[in-house]
Amino acid sequence: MAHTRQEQKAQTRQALLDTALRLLEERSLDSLGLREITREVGIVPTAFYRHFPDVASLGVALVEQCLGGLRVAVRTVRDGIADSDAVIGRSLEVLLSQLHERREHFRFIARERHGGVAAVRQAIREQLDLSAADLATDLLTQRLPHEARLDRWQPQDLRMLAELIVNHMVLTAAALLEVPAGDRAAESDVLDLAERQLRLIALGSRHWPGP
Amino acid sequence: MAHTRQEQKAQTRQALLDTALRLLEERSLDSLGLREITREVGIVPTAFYRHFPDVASLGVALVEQCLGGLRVAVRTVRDGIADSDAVIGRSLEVLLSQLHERREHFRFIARERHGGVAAVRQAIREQLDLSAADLATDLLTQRLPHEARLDRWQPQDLRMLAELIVNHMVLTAAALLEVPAGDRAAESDVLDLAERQLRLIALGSRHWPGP
DNA sequence: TGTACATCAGTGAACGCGCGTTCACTGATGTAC
DNA sequence: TGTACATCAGTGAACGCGCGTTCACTGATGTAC
Repeated sequence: MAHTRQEQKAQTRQALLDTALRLLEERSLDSLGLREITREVGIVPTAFYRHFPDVASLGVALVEQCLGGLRVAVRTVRDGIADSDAVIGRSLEVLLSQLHERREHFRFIARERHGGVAAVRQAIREQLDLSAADLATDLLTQRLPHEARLDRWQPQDLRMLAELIVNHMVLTAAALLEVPAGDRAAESDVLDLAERQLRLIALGSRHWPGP
Repeated sequence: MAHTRQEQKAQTRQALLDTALRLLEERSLDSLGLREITREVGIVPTAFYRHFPDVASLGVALVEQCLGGLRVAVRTVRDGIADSDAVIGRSLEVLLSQLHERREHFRFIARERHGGVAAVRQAIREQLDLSAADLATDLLTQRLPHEARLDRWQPQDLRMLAELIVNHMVLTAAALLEVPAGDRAAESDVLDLAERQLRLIALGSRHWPGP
């Protein structure tokens, strides 16, 4: 139980964020009303302004919470990895488990990445850029795939690869979210496709920059 | 001038579609109101129902018009192509020229692909699947990249490659749409990144299925 | 060709409803002494 | 420790407005004979 004023406030703020995220399951941010959110949280509409100036700002805060958390989670991929084929399988495992744990987060990011609110699009772009930078660092230290001498790559090529992989991950997550609940066959079709695409990318990296 | 009843009706319907697309420049479909559209078109709100049962259905019609047209346009890529590096450059040229010609179409597709309207998401998925099938056929007949023996590939691998390329194109288009108008430097950064990613994919294809 | 009737795209009034934002307020928590 | 005052998260009434949908309608276009 929070008792201090600032703890109470933080709690209400978090309730607004969580509730908004839940309401966004089958809607997009720019159709979400301030009154809907406060109604669900159980406060009066005008109290919203104690926390955010408008719904778009709440959206920006949501981005930071979703992708900040995700970046932390994704770092678990780099624990205990052997060779490049193993890392692909392990990455998809982590993606899948994170997806089940944070469905609403992935959906929000995929939906609003190109959505109707410019400030939110920009926040997502920034956070994904940070994720790609993280991944680029990881790729260097992990030497994935191990045949490729990523440490000899041009920095912008490394970045290019990291962005390709991040984009692939976001699209794979979005595709998995469209799979009807419980349809294991459809789910493994998507995973199988994603795996082959990652293998092709890894194969390209191994021969980069080519002839 | 259209004079028959069905010509008049088709004209109004097209005005509804065009106007909706224009209004969607900085909004998403599920925040777009029926009354906004009809107001802009210059007809009374209730006349909308003569053409569509609701805004979501208009969205589905919009998908078919955007991506149907795009598939036709994209076929121009396969005209007069030499080797695999040339095809990459040529593809990006076509993408860029199409983007300038049909900005609103690309924006709509990128925005609503993962947007809040399930029927529209499904329509986009179907149309992009058809585009990927088209591309797979083209890849076979063009033998791109020419060193790869794509005709010996498993059909599902060919499809996998085609989907990877289609996704890459959609993301590149979306990234170009975020470039501030007239910023040639930022635009060529995006194009340069996209080109290197396509080259990496082509390189992976050349060595598929790998060791 | 002319007439009588059918069709149906677009009209206009009306409905109940939820929206975002303003404003003055309350009362529990926090602070100064 | 006790008292007087400040802060500020949440309240509640009020506002003007645009929404989607219903319904009966109009009148130009189309069709049958």
